[in-house]
Amino acid sequence: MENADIRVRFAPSPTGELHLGNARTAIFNWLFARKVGGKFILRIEDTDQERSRLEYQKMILEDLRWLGLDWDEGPEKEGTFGPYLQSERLEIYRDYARRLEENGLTYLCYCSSEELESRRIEAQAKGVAPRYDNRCRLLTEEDKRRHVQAGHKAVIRFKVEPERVKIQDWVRGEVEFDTALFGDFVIFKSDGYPTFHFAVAVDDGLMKVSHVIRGEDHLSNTPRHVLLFRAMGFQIPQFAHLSMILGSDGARLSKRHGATSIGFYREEGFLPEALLNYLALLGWSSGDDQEIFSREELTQKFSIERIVGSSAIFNPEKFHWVGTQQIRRFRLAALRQRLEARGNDFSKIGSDHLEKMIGFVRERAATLKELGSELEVFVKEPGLESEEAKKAFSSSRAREILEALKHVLENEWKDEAFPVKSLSSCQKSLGVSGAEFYPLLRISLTGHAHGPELKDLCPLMGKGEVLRRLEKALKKF
RNA sequence: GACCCCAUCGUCUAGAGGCCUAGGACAUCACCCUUUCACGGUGAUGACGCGGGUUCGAAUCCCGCUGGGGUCGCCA
Repeated sequence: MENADIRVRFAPSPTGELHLGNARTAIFNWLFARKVGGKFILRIEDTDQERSRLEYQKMILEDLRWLGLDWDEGPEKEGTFGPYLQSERLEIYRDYARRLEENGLTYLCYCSSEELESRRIEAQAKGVAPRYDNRCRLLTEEDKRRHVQAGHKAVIRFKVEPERVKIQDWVRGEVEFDTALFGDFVIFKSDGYPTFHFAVAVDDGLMKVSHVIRGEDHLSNTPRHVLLFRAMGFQIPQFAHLSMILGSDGARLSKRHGATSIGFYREEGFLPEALLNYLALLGWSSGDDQEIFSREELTQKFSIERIVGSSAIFNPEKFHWVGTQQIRRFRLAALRQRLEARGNDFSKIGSDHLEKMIGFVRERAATLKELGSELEVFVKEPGLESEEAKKAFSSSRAREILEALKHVLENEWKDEAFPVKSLSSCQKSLGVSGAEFYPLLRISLTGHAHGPELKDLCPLMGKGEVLRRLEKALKKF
């Protein structure tokens, strides 16, 4: 196969926000396509009329763009295999269903959902495999007439003959299934929409998808798809089933483990590069010891062979660490732009100045949000009401120290050279410890006991502002 | 329950029969650096689920068990 013929797809259903698991699936597909020079297709599986929502579709697209996963074909980027919304492909599915019917591979089933449900429960109770018993295969013409007259709605079922279906999976190796274990399955719902299984097979076939990279929850569905591919004369794609992402307790990741939506992490201020990086590490490794990757490195190093087959637990701490690493890899100007794009207003500060500030505070930040609040010390008047401030100011010599501090800075601070030595000798001549001396300056300036080094902080804040804030602190006495 | 997948430090992983006294990263702890926090540096704790085989030799291959996950919908 020529690499240009490699086509993968990400096929979310717009029934909710994009979450961590889906996002990783999208990332693996995208990385694979970019690595080999294939095509990345985005297809919206909106055949569930009840739950599909346009707003979710928009959100998913937005999240994918934010992650930097650009698609070669899909919504808002039509290609030759479109449309890419399944709800716009109904005629195509009907056409293929008709062909299957003509070949005698399908039949109408009039069993109601309620009937099926109660039979399922019964089977469960008996300890029998809960599968459809294919009873409507045997309907006579008379039976069918009666159902139609009674106004019963029908679904189309695909006939499954017992056999063993083998699939070759890039991460699982050869997996074999016995089709006798599942009954004739529905390919068309009574609302006139195709089921997932059918739409997937038709679309992957028509869209010439070469590799299906998806979650392991679809592994057991794969034999059905293979049966359909075969029945419709499509080439069977290659498969790669990704393990699940689990929560800290080893159960499938869900809301109760905390935030799972991509939107949440975006709002939190994580860089998309950090999420891309961390998610790529969940179920894949480069083989060397590298863990921090740029987008480009990832597209170069990714390989489908190195996908890990065991499930992975999402670890917020490590994700946070990846966040810090990515922030440090960024150019300062780029961070400034990201911050501004997020709505942080630094218009009062010159770009060069601001970038220096970012440089001094980034060591402590994993997200843009954290970066933004670290930066606040430069732009926001410090409230001196915090516990740490009160404690520092309650020292018996606080006022005296502050006066001295102000005096030294006023007289010894010239031009760019921050008077480190003068401060030090001032501290000594007062006979107080550094722990008593320096925090007073820091807290007067920022309101916080911790932060960038004073010799970095003060010059950026500027002599005038530093003195003004010291003065203000002095008024507390 | 049946079927399928998975199984190395708490977590993510390296490991494709001898290179393993099992490597790296996060987290944790200690020390160093630093008159703050952080960063950084050094070090420590910490794993091949269990039982059988195969083999001169097994984390690596096979079988069983156990455990976890998935599927068994007119959801996708």
